[in-house]
Amino acid sequence: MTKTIRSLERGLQVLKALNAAPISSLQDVHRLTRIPKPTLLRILLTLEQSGIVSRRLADGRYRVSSGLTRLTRKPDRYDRVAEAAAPVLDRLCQKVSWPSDLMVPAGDHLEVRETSRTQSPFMTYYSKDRVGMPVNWLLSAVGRAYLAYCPEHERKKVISLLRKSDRQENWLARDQKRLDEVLSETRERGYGLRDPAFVGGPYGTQAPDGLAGMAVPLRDGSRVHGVINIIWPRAARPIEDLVRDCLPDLRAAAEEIVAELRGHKSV
Amino acid sequence: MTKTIRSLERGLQVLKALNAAPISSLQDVHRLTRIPKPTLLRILLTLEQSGIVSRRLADGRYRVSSGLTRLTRKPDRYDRVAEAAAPVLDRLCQKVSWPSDLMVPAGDHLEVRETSRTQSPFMTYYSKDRVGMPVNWLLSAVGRAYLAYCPEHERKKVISLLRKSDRQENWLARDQKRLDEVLSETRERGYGLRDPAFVGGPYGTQAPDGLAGMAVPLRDGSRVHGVINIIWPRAARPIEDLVRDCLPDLRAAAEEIVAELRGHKSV
DNA sequence: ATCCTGCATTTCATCTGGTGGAAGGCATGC
DNA sequence: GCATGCCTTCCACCAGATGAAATGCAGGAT
Repeated sequence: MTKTIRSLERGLQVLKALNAAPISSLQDVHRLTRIPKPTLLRILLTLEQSGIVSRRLADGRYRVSSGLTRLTRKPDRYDRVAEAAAPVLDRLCQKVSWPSDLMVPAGDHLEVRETSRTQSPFMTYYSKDRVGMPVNWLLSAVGRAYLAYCPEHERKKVISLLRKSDRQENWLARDQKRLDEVLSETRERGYGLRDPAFVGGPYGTQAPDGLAGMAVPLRDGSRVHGVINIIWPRAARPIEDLVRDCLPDLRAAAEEIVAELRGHKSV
Repeated sequence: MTKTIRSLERGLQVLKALNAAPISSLQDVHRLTRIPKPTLLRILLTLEQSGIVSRRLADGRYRVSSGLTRLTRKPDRYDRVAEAAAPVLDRLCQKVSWPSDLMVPAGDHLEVRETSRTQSPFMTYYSKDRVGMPVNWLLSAVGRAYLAYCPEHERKKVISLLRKSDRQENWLARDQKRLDEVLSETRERGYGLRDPAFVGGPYGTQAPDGLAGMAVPLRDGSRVHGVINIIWPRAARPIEDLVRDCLPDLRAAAEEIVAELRGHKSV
């Protein structure tokens, strides 16, 4: 078992303390962290030389400097979803034994942002490099689940984009009546399924993957942050079995992810 | 001499590397940092348990998580100025032996955001707790330097605010003609001086501080980030002496601070 | 099949480098 | 004047960080 590094932990602890009290004397940090002062001096000197904190000339108090800000990346909306989903999908996979993907919109397709395929004992084709894989909007379980629950204007935008596409896989975008039927069915059912004629494979290919899947959206109010699914070899089990056994878990997972995202916001 | 903590330095180094390459395998981080992998594993585990990085389920790669974002504070405009000014004012004080303040607008007054009074060997009244001290807009050297160079609309806003004030120290706000004269003089001169009748002391008091001062703005294009000054006991030296000896240094300091602020932006 | 390569992870003997109690300075308050 | 509170330095101790070497593991080539 790998051990953690205590001195690094303490350094981060000091950083957190300085963030809770943005301008602090050594004494303040000491009160907050209970770390002995000589040690704090060394930690703060280290942080200072790394450009993470600086000292106020006026009174020598410490403050987090813009050095930390420069360490922070633009927070991509979907990155946060992926991060929140990862541990939940991991647990879900442990529980139901079948893997899941997290998919998010990406223009004329959805793309995989996270997956537990590597975790599943039964999924031999666990190609890594799965992240970023494009998936069809209108025929896949995930695309249908997303479109069925996302806000009206977002749905319209996607469909009008697909209507302009000349790929034959997007034919459904031009059959508004049939598409509305499909989406209503999805809403009534409460989860997304593949089109019976859809064989899977990345968007732009027709490589049959032999899988079946069911998908639920990550709904937060009227917003949809993405979709998660459960997939399994089509030959292994009929859809009804999986729905009966796993749908409640899948739904719980979706709710957990959304709750996590909500929590972050409030903090 | 206090030493720094190597393991903490390395932890921060990893954080910087992960920021340069937001999603990295252990190998990637190793290439970037040249730190041995077993050590990296321990560092990354520590960062992970502190919520600073997380691992992608799909392939186990590391990514900076929103935990870091939560460690970052809203960047107050003037805090960045203070931070950039601190080392420059420190050096300036070492060179000219007289201390400086950094002042920024704060409603109906300016306030001290940073000061090198503690550094000066000659300034016995170095009260700490100087940060936050309010200073008069229209009579002080700093206020005049700021108003002389800040954008029109900002000047108008300040003056109209002061016109509503019933403090007698703000009488000049109601004498537009005299005020314009004062500001023109300041511009021609190139630096701000106290009103001859102004005795100093915080805004709202008339406590004579026995000081003299000269002030230059931190000009960045049409913007003014704040003002820095040099102060000395009025009895010690006539203004002309200080202008001759120190004004070039003061101006250079102002330019250095502005350059630093510009640099941060571009990075 | 088998070998090979590249990467992640674990182990463990070595000894560096982090630690914190004690003491020294240096202001300010009484 | 002395007392107090805080920052800083010193230094002897040894926990804890370190990294070379070994192990494990998956994918690609032959």
